[in-house]
Amino acid sequence: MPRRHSSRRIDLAQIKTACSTCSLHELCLPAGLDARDMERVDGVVKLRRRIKRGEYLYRTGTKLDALFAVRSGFLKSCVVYEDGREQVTGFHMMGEVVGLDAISQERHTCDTIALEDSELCEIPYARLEDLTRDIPSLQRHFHRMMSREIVRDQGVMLLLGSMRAEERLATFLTNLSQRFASRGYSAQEFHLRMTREEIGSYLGLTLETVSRVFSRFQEDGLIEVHSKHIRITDVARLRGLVAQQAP
Amino acid sequence: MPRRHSSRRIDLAQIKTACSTCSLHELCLPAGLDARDMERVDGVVKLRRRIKRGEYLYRTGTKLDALFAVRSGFLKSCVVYEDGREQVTGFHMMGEVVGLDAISQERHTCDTIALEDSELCEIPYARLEDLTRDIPSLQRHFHRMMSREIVRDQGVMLLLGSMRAEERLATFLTNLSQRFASRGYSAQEFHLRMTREEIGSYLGLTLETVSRVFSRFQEDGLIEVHSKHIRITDVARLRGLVAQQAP
DNA sequence: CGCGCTGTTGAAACTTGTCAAAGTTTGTGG
DNA sequence: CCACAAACTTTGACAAGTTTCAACAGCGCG
Repeated sequence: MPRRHSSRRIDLAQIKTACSTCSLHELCLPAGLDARDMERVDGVVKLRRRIKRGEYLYRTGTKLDALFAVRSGFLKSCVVYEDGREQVTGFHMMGEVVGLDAISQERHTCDTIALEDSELCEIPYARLEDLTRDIPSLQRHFHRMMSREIVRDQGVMLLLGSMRAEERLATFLTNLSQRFASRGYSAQEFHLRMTREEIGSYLGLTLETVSRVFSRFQEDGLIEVHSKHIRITDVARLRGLVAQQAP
Repeated sequence: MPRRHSSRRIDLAQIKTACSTCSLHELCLPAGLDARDMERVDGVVKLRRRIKRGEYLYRTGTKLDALFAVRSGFLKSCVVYEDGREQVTGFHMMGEVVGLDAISQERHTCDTIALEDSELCEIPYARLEDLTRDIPSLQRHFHRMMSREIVRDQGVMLLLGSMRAEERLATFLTNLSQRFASRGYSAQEFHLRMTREEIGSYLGLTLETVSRVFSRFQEDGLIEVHSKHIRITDVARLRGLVAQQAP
């Protein structure tokens, strides 16, 4: 925390990537902010925070200071039981905002941990709340962001509540693929940042089941697996395994 | 919809239960609104909407017009697959607000259906958004409400992802019990408004499993079951079955 | 008063979890 | 840069929990 102040001038220099010039801003911020509003947003979003793989961005129970937008890297959020069991509630990649759960109690309700070295923009929450009052399009955007998280969670409930292992994995891979694609990366080929155990936890399966289903998908020619590197070789058939929500 | 206008004077008479005098307002609205702000909220919250058991409050895909606060009754929300499978994503009782999922796309992403005759306050969303800009405490409250929904969903993920049938049912009953208690009803004894199938759908189990676990709980002296009437006879032991989240 | 929806219970089948062992990758310190 | 340890992954065999299928009972509603 003192670090941010101690080298402010240097950080400011690095920060040619203010929101106004950030390549992620259409993921992060509302479309059509005018220059003046954009400048105000820039003023609120703090200098970047870098965390190394394995480090915590925040822990359950700690006070909410800021939301974070992922600039680069990959993170997971998870809730932990008394008995040590752990449930991964989400994976986060660039352009996504984390910390929304903490607004309700002003304390974080999950741990968020970097799965690879990551960079984040820190958005002090109190200042954001003020700003949304002044910039209606930002307000709308923020509300949609929270609502989108609720919808995403509904999707996960659906997955956990009524899909079987193959359907869950197919849904997971398809979702990852789409998220990579919408960020300009390959939809067919990507690197998993999380372990089989973390995938399993997210999908309500054991790591062995995850591993077995990957193997089965590979035998069936749907994907090629080289440990964490995944290539989807039959997108259509993989999509076919995903249960569709009624329109 | 025309009904609301056709009998406005009569409705207004019934509506001595404006927010300012509503017994639920501390569940629904921020504490410490002054009289003036409360009046503005009253002006936005529309006349009550009544729906009968089995009727839809809204359907997937329909446009978001309003959020709804449950005044009385009991509802469920669910998402439906193409193939007819259905996943219940939540049950709603008095003081709770539904429709938050629809903000992200301005369309509802689930069906919400009354499980018994219910009364709801309709809160036109556009006007709410305007009002939150003017009343900071309302804004904070609204944000917390959305965040609380995200936290609740995390809890359901936990349940679906890593609990077994008995744990799920115990969690479900405990949660219902608390919600009834905080509304002034008995925590030990209540009436389930939903079928075993709906409970099962919510908990990611079949209706048979739900029925069997109820029976087992009864044999073990934890609860007494008379079809939909439940009496918790050993709260402590039931709580003991619920996996605790680490602090 | 009976028909249909809801709930209960049993037996068999199936999916997934558990335990175990071996193989592979990754990271680190010499 | 290699070697070794630790972490992660794969695979098999078996066990357990849950679902599926089926039959029947109970309740409520028309």
